[in-house]
Amino acid sequence: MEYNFRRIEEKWQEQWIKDQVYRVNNDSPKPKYYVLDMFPYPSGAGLHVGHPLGYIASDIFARYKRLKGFNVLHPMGYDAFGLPAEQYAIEHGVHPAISTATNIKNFRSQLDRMGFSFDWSREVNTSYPKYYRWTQWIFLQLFNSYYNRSSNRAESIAGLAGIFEKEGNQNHPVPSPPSLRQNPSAALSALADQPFKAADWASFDEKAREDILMEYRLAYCGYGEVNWCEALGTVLANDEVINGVSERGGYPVVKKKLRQWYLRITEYADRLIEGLADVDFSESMKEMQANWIGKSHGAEIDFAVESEKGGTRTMRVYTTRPDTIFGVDFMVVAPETGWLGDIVSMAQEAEVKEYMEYVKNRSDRERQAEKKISGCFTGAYALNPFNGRKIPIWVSEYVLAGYGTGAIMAVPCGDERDFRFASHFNIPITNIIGGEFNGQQANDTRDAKLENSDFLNGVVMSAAIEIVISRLESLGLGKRKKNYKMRDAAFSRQRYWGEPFPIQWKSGIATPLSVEELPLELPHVANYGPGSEGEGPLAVIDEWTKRGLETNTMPGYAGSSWYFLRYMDPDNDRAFCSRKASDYWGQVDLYVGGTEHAVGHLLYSRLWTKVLYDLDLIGYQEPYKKLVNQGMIQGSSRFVYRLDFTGLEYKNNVEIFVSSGIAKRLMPMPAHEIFSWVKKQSPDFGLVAAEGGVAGAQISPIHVDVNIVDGVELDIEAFKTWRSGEFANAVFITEDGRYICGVEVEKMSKRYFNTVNPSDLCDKYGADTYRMYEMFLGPVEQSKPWDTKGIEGVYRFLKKLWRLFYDENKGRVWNETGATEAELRVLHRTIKKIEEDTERFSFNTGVSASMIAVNELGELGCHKREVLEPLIIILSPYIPHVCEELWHHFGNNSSILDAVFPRADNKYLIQSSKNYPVALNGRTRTELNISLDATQDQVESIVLENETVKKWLEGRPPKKIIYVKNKMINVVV
RNA sequence: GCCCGGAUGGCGGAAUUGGUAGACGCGCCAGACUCAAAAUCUGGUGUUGGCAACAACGUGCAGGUUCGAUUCCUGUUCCGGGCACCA
Repeated sequence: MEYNFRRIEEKWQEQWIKDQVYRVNNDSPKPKYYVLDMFPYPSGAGLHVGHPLGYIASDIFARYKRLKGFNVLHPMGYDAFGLPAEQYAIEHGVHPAISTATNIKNFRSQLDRMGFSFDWSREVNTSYPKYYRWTQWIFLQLFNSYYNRSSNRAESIAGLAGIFEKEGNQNHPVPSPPSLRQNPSAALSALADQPFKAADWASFDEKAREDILMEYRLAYCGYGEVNWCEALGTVLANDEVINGVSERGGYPVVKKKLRQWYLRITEYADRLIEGLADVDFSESMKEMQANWIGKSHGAEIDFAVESEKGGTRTMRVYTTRPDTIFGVDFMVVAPETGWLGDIVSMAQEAEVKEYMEYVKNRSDRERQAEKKISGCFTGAYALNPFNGRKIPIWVSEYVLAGYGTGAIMAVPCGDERDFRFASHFNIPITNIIGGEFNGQQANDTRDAKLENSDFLNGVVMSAAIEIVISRLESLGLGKRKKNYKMRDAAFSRQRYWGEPFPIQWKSGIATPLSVEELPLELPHVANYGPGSEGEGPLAVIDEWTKRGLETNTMPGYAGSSWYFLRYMDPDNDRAFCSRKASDYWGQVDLYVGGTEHAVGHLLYSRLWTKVLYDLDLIGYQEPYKKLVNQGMIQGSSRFVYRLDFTGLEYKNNVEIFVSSGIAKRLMPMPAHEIFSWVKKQSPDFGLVAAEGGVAGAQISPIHVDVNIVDGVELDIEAFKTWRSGEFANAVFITEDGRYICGVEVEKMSKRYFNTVNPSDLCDKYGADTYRMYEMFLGPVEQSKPWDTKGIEGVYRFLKKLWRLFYDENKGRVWNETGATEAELRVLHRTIKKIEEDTERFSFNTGVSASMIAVNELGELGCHKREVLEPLIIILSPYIPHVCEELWHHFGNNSSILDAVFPRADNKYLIQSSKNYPVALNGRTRTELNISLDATQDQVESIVLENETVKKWLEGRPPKKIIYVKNKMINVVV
C-alpha cells in the first residue's frame, strides 16, 4: 500500500466538511483560544506561495491548541473593499462586487486545498451590507463621541454640549488648535486661542454650535490635501503617483485641498503608547508604533515677526531643544504656511513664488528624502524673544506643515540638517557649545556647557531646557508642550468601492442617519469615474446628492479595524457583536500577519478597540494580545538570455537563447568574436553577416516563468509553447545539452513570472507536503526566497513516515508489540521538542525534529503502535490529512483533532553522561564522555590524563580549567 | 532622508540563556538495485593543505569585551519592509 495523498486528502477534506469538525461554539467548558490571521484582500491575482505562510503557521498553532484542550476560534474572511476592484471596474466596466465575488471564489478554492481548520460558518465580508451596517454604526459612535481629557476616555458629544451650556469650553479646550487655525472660517479659527463662556454658547446659532462640536468629535470633518490629477480628473493614491506624475498616463499631480473626514487618533496618542506595555508584540514592532506616534517634549515659542509690510504678527515654533534658543540663526517655515504672503518682501516675492510652484507637486516623502538643499529667504525677520536679535525667516520644503506648528527655529551648530542648510546658503553660524562644535558638522549633544547664550552661559544644555521653559512661561512668550508626530487619520476617500458614510448634510450641518436607516447601501452607479471637482463617484448620482448624503466613502481600514469582533458573533443583526460573545472570546490570543501593517491597520484597530471599550461596548482595550509577524517570501526569478546581433543580412527568423554560463562568457567579448563563435556552433542557425561583419551583439536577460524551469534547467519544449508560442522559433545554445537559467531574488509578482501557485504544489505533492515545506523553509518571521526544488525532501519524509505503517510489498507492518526503551526515548524526545518548538513558533525546527524522529525510528525498525500513535498526534497539526488517515487505521472513530496531545515522560529524557567538547584556549580539540554528576576535581584529573590535552599542553601546567556542567570544558594554557 | 529588520557552506537554514559552527533538507559526488532510466536505499560533502592522522582558515566588513562571541558592545557596507489614499 503506497502513500496516496490524493485519495487521502480528498477523502478527509470532504469528511471534515460533512462532520463540521471545524465548527466552533461560543459556549464551552474548555478554555478559549483565539487565533487570527490578518484580513486578506482578495486580489485578482490569486494566492501565491507567499500568502499562505502565515495561514499555515496559525493553522498549525490552532490545531495544536485544540489538541492541548482549548476551544479554538480560527476564522477567515475578506477585506473586500479596495482600490484594485475599483480600478478594474474603471478599466473593464465590471461592477466591483462582481469581480470581488469572482476573486473570492478563486481565493477560497485555493485555501480549501490546503486543509485549513477555518470555521467557515463565521466567514465575513466587509463589502456586504450586513457587515458594513455595523461599520457605519461604529462610525456613528465615533461621530457622536469626543475625548474627555479630564476623565481620559471617550464620552458622548451630547454630554459635552451640556457642559458648554453650563460652563462654556474653559475646562475642555479645543483639542487640535493648529488644524483649527487653518480653518477657512475666521470665527472658528479664533476659537483656537480664545475659550468661550456659557453665555457665548447660548448666543451661537445652530450652525456655529455644530461647527464647534465638530472640532471635538472623534470622527470629524475637516479639510486636507489630496493628490489631485487634473488630466485624469481624479484623486490618486500615493502609490499611483510616481515622481510627481500619475502612474497611469504620466500626467501632472498637484496637491488640492478637499473636505475630508478624519479620526481624532491624536487624542489617543498617549494611550496607544501606554497600551504597548500590555501586549506581546516584538520590540521592533512596538518601537515602530511608538516612533510613528512620535511623542516628544519641548516648548512652543512665539517669535515676533518683522517684515516690510508691517503688522504685529508672531510666529510660533515647536522645539524639543529650547536650550539652544541663542543658537538660532534662521527660521524655516513650511511652504504651505497660510500667512507667508503677509510677510514676504517685495524683493523676494518672485523667488518665493517660484519656490512654491516647485514644492506644489512634491510629496512629503520626497521632501524629506531630498538630499539637494532647497529653500528661499522671505525677506522677513523673526526676533529672538530674549534678546531681540533679528533672525532671517526662510521657507523650505524640509519643514512639513503637518508636524508641530509647521515652522522651526534652526540651530545649525546643533542640528545636522540645519547645519547643511546654513552652509549651503552661507548663513553665519553661532556657536553656543564652544569646543563641542568643530565647524565641520553639527553636534546634537545635550551635555555641553552653553556659551554665547546670555543668561544661560555656563549652564549644561540638559538643565537649560527647564530654565528656558519656565522663563518663557513666566514672560508669556511660550509654553511647555508635548507634541506628537502622528496626525489625525484621514478617514475618507473619493471613491466608490467603500462604505458610504451614514451622514446627511442639512444646511451645511453633518447629520447622522438614525440607526434604523442603517445600512446605508452603496447605490449602483453607471460609471466609476470621479465627480467634477474630484468628490468621488457618489457625487454624480442625483438621488444621492438630492438627499444630501455624504459623497465620500470610508477607506480600506474601516472594515478591518473591528473585524476580529465580528467573527465572534457573525450573524448578529441586533449588534456588531454581542457583549456575551466578546466577553467570552476576549482578545485575539495570537495574531499572525506581516510587518507592513505595523503602523496602519494595527494602530487603527487598536484605536477602535479603545473607543469601543471607553463606550463600554466591549470589555478590553487591546485587540491583539500576541502578534507574530510572518516574513515575506520572495520570488526566485529565472532568466533566459537572448542574443541579438545588429548588422545581419539574413536572420532566418530565429531567436537565439544562450545558456547562463555561456552568456556570462560571451558578454565581455567583442561582437564579431561572438558572431564567429555562434557560427561555429552546430547546428549553424543560418545567420549571415552583412558586408563588413556584424555591427553589434547584445545579450538581454528575459524573465521566464519559473514553472517551466526545473531548478535552473529550462524545459525547452515548454518554453516554446509558453506565452502562446511567442518563442516557438527559438533556438538554444546549451551547456552539455542543458539550458541553464540565470537566477535572481526579487519580489514575488506576476510581472516577473516568478509566482508559484500553492494549488499546483498541492496537486503535485499534496497539501500535507506543501504545508510542511512552507514551514521547513525557515523561521516564519524571516523573509526568504522561494525555491520549489526543496519540496522533494519533505515529500520523501512523508513517504518514509508512511512506510513505518505500510510496506509497498508487505502491506501493513505496524503492530502491537511493546516498544523498546530506545524507541520510547525517540518518541518522548520528539514530543518534547515539537511541543517546545510549536509553542515558540519555531515551526522549521519542529519539522526537522519530525524528520529526525522518522529517520531514527526507521533505523530502529520500529513499527509499533505504542510509538506511532502518539507520534501522529503530535505531527497532525503540521500534516493533518495523513495523520487523520493513519489515526483511523488504528481503529479510532473520532477525528484526530479531538485527540489529546501526549505528555513527554521525563523518564525517557534524562541522560547519565555527556560527550563533553574539550577545548584548549577556546578551540575544541577533542571529546570526552564524562558522567553528568562529575565534580570539578574529577573532571580536571580526567582531562589532564587525556592524550590530546597532554599533547597541546606540551608539558606546561594549565593556567585554569573551566568546566561548565552539561556544556563544555576549556583548558586555558 | 527618517524608523524597523536581515546578512552563517553551492542553496534554504540549525546552534533556545556567551559554551562542540554548519542539525535537518535541497543540490552535488560515489556506490547498490535496474538492460536502462525513474523511484528507492547506502556512504561522502564548509574552504585550503595532506594518503591519512591532523592542521590552518571560517558566521557581511573593521575593531572591542571574554578562558570562550554566529550570540554582547562600537563603527561600517549591502539587502528587505514602512513612511500616513495599496491592503
